[in-house]
Amino acid sequence: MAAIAAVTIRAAMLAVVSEVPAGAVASYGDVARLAGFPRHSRQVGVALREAGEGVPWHRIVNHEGRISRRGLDGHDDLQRYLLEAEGIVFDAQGRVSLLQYRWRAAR
DNA sequence: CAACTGACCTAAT
DNA sequence: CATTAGGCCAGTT
Repeated sequence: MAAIAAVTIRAAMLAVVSEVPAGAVASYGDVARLAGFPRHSRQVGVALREAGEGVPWHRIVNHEGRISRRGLDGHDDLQRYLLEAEGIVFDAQGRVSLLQYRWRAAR
């Protein structure tokens, strides 16, 4: 099945996501870059899909500030609900202000 | 081992 | 600002 190296990458992604404080969001590209994998933005999504409790997956949005779809039932609504519960405000276009909420820890 | 897929990003038009 | 095209790389078939 999955190789050990692959698990290492996903673990690094989840570690970075776990560092994201409440009330802040981060893009897939940012997480990948902070984890040490500048071009692995897509793998972040794979890692988040495998993520369980303890990993705030709902704080990860795409570079547009929108919630990426995954084809599952109502998960996009759930993510928005969780973000609003943390104080994140969505605009009329259903996007968050990256300039305001984007997590800037160690750029 | 080759081809397809994807919770993406950036640049060009 | 909307749309298109290219790139990028691991996971799955």
